[in-house]
Amino acid sequence: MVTIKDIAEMAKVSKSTVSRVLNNSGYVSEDARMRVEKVVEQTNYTPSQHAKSLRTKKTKIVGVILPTIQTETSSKIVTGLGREFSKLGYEILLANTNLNKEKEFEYLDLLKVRGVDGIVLIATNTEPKLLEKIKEINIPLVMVGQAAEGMMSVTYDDYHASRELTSLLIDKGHERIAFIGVDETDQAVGMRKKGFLQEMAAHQLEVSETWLEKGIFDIDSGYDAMEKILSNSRRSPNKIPTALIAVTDRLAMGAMSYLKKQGMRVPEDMAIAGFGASEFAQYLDPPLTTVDYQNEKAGEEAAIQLINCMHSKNHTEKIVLDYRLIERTSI
Amino acid sequence: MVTIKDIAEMAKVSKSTVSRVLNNSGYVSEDARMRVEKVVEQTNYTPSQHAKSLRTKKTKIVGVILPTIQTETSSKIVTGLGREFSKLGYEILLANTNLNKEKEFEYLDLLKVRGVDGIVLIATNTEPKLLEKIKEINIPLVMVGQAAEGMMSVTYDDYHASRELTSLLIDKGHERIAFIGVDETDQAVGMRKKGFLQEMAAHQLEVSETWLEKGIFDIDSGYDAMEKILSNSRRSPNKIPTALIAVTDRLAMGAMSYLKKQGMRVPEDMAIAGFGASEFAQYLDPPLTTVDYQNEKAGEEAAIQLINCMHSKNHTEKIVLDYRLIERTSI
DNA sequence: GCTTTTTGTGGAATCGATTCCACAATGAGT
DNA sequence: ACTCATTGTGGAATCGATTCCACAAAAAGC
Repeated sequence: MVTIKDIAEMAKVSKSTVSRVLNNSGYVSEDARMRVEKVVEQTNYTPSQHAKSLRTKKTKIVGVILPTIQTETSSKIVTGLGREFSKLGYEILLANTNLNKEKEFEYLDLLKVRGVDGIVLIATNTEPKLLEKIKEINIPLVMVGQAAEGMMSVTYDDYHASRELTSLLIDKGHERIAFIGVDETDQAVGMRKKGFLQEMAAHQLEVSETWLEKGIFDIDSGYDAMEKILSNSRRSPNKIPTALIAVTDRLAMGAMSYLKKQGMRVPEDMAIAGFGASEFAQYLDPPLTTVDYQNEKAGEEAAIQLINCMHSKNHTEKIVLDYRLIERTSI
Repeated sequence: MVTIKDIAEMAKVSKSTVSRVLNNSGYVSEDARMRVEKVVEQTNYTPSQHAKSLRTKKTKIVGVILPTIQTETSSKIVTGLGREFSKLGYEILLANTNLNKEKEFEYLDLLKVRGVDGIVLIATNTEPKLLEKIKEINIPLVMVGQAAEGMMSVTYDDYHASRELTSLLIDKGHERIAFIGVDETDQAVGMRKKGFLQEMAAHQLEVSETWLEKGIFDIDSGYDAMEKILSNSRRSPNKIPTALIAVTDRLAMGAMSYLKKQGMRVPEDMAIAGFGASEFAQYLDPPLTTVDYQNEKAGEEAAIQLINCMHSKNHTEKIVLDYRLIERTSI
């Protein structure tokens, strides 16, 4: 391994001068600069990041904590993050919690020890304990997908997207709309439910308890939820919904799968819409109506925001991204 | 920041002793050990990774180079890697090339500078230049998905999987089978084509040139490829294939989408099979026959192999994973 | 021509750990 | 009682960079 000392000797200058050349700081004569650059070129020398980090307390590494990488949302966000970060020489240290909330805490500590310059948290909740921990480790951090008091964040306009989607279904003549949500600790997704309920209320439409079910984040749970909704509603006639909103495309896909198995037609017997604009949504039969959230953009914005914060430039506190309704023939 | 020196002073011992306690090395009296442990506990001290790495040349970080994280294959492999690595305290530094081959080289250099202990390369090719570069940086490296001379690797048994799948279609009475492949620099996927051709030959079945098309890795290109195959084959009657094998589920999905648009029925007019066992494959209409490659397992195996190599234990050179045919109603 | 300021350079300290080595205090063996 | 191995400890060097400081030479100001 060639070190700065070797370069210094070969270029017949001191280590200090080499360092100055490398970092473009202080005074260096043209002559010395050229000699150093030449030697650096020849030897293919690159300074050790460890030594550098030890001195400067900077690593050029950002940690990314996420619940799972096996969703389009996560992987798109990470792609967006990567694109922006790599422009400025930052690398990503991946911290996958596999949906284990405990691990979020562990990773926050670990990333601190690793000395990352910043952290991106693709969050699934905003529990006070978590927020406390974040304050405690005191590293620039931006949350994606959830917002919280005093935190930088990039979020989606779930509420209005949901209202608009609901409104669209109502315009199409639907009055009985079912809804498949998820666990309520996810505030962002909670907003989708709120938007749905308020838009229904705004049209003086009642929402039966039997139309509301919950899933987790996989396709099967959408299937199960749809089954429950139908069997619950069948008991009281005239209460069978004619449309369904699922908070993710996967849930919608599961629901659609169940309906088909039961011989029901989409959208004639049941209109379906989801959220997230999965790649496969347009290839379903029929193509799924959904809401596009531009996840890659979210990643890019988060990266930019974090970089600004790390360089202590002015930075926006909270960014709310726009959405785009994609109407397809499933409704 | 609390350092080893602080701990030493507070526990009234030398830095050396603290280090010995922390690393369980050398002789330490029970008395001293307890004092140190107590202070460590109280202060919540964790040693600086930078300083440690500078001295020991170990980072407990492995780099993962991948072409894109937005495929199920990649993200599952990464999940598997993460699971095994985190057991031993290794973290993952993500290097996403976004399908840019140039970047593979850049990242190999960069990971060397970062001083990673090992590298996992989710490869798309095995060009000599790349292999040279890998040798040059001289860091333990395991390839996933492609094998090459002198490299550790974890691959799938593409050849036999493809033969078996082809055989299955032939058993069902198909004699004219079309095939959608990809760019031939991908050796692994190339094996799928080879398996297909050899199995056809083994049954004395001819394969018309018009049945062979190529796509890239997205759904649309499957759609386009199917379109070409049909329009090419129509010119010569009795040459229209009755079945299709696509080298990925996405391509199969695109092909299916085109067929439906043309009013053709699956599997009556055209049987379809893919590779990869995408999560969505079973929710297609009809559910897609495919080959499951256990990508998470591949990630785990790669991690174990790399860890063994880094600890210079004995390690297998090449691991070939088993596959599983999943027969569904698309054939 | 003599003081200031600007350039340019190298020496030495520093970051926070690990590790070699010297040395002291035990205990064991004969 | 005298060697010799075992245990336990701290001092100092080291890893490879950055950065402060002192100092010299050149340029500028009066």
